[in-house]
Amino acid sequence: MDDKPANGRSGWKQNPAGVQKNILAVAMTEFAANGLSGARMDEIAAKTNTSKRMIYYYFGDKVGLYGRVLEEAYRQVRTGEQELELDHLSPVEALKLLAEFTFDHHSRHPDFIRIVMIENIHQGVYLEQSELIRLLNAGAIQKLEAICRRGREAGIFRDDVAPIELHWHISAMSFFNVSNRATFSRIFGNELFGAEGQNSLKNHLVEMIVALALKPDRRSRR
Amino acid sequence: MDDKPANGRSGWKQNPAGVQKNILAVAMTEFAANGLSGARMDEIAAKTNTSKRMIYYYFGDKVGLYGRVLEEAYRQVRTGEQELELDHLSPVEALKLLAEFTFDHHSRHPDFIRIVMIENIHQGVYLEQSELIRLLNAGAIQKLEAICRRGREAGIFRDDVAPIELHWHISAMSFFNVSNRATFSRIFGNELFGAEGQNSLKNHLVEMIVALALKPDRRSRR
DNA sequence: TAGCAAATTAACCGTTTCGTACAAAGTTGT
DNA sequence: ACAACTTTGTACGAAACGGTTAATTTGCTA
Repeated sequence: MDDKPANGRSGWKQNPAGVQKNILAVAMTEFAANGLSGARMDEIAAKTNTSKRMIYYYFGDKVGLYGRVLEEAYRQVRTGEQELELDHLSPVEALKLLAEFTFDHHSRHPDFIRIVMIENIHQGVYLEQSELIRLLNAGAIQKLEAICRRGREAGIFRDDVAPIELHWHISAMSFFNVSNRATFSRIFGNELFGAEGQNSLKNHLVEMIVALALKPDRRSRR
Repeated sequence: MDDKPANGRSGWKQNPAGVQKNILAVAMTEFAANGLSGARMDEIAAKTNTSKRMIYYYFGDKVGLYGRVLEEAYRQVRTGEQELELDHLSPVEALKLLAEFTFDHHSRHPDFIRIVMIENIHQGVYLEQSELIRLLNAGAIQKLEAICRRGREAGIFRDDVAPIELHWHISAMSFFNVSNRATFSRIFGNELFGAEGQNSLKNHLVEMIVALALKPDRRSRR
């Protein structure tokens, strides 16, 4: 019937980077969908192009794999953020664009949101163990610091609103929009999650953030 | 040494309601801490005053227990919310108080927040199965609807901001403040989570919400 | 007070699940 | 050619884990 050797092992290429990338991609989906405890190593293995043995070969154990997935999730979104160019805009326009971008960016990366939710359930203990994530996040707030500095130098931004607070507010609304969509929509309906609803929320977010940053006498009453 | 009969089965009282309450309380803590998959039935049983068998006797299986915990969590916070009395206040003052209250209320109920996070990880499928939760939540937005109606009738609130949107914004910031505290503080430090930081966030939330609800020409420039 | 359903206890069971052992072989750089 | 690294495949062990069986006590009520 078949004349290939008893084992089907001939004719493969070595590709460590590709194998790891494939495992990480599958694992991220599985962890995002089921959590750390809920994800199944056998299930992850089955969905990769490789075998369970290779997961343990490269990542040690389940927690090791989860840690790498966490790093990879942060790496992906932070990298995407860095491409945003704001220096050529006025402080207000830059702030608007940053808020809008963050809202959309989070919306485009639901798996990242879910991984962060899961990590928060675990009190952030795995995040803390990662040097890489601390480095990645160090730069996450620099754009906002630059905007605030410019806004203050121009005399139009308040002094008593810190960049970290603006970041907190922007993150809260952008994150919640994805993280709590399931329960919110099941309780209150879907109207906020269609195209118009999302646009309205985003516009309000921008409006609120700008109003918060500006000195009262600089706020337009448009 | 001891003269009790060989089995320790004598001398107990029947207390169905108390036993169930005890199980639910323990289970809520465990599910909040470890998630649905992460929580262990043996661990829950060990921390109750009763036995594992009783859990299955009253709640059927793990998912049944989780569903009841979910209901109980919603019941507790929604009941607390209902005690807030707003009708005697002006629309603006009522809105301020509601926002402040929500911020503090969420802060006081971290286990509820965590249960809702977990339920969102599971896409809200268990929430959907609960008639009770739908009933509880139906009233959750009525206070805001009343405030908005009064504000519009007085001519000071905008027409293009719906109650549900205000609710969304208030919830987002109040929820995120608890849900993402672990990762946020590990990345950016603890400064926002001390007494002063929390107060500042809360004040900004109130400020932003009021500004969003009011017509532009009604916003003070204080 | 006998009977019976509800409540409770303790020990047990079968499956799932993580991780490993074992055996073998192809690939790649030096 | 050689050695280290990478990949395949299967089977399996030990512990964890969800759930059950069987027997006993309590308390209501006829």
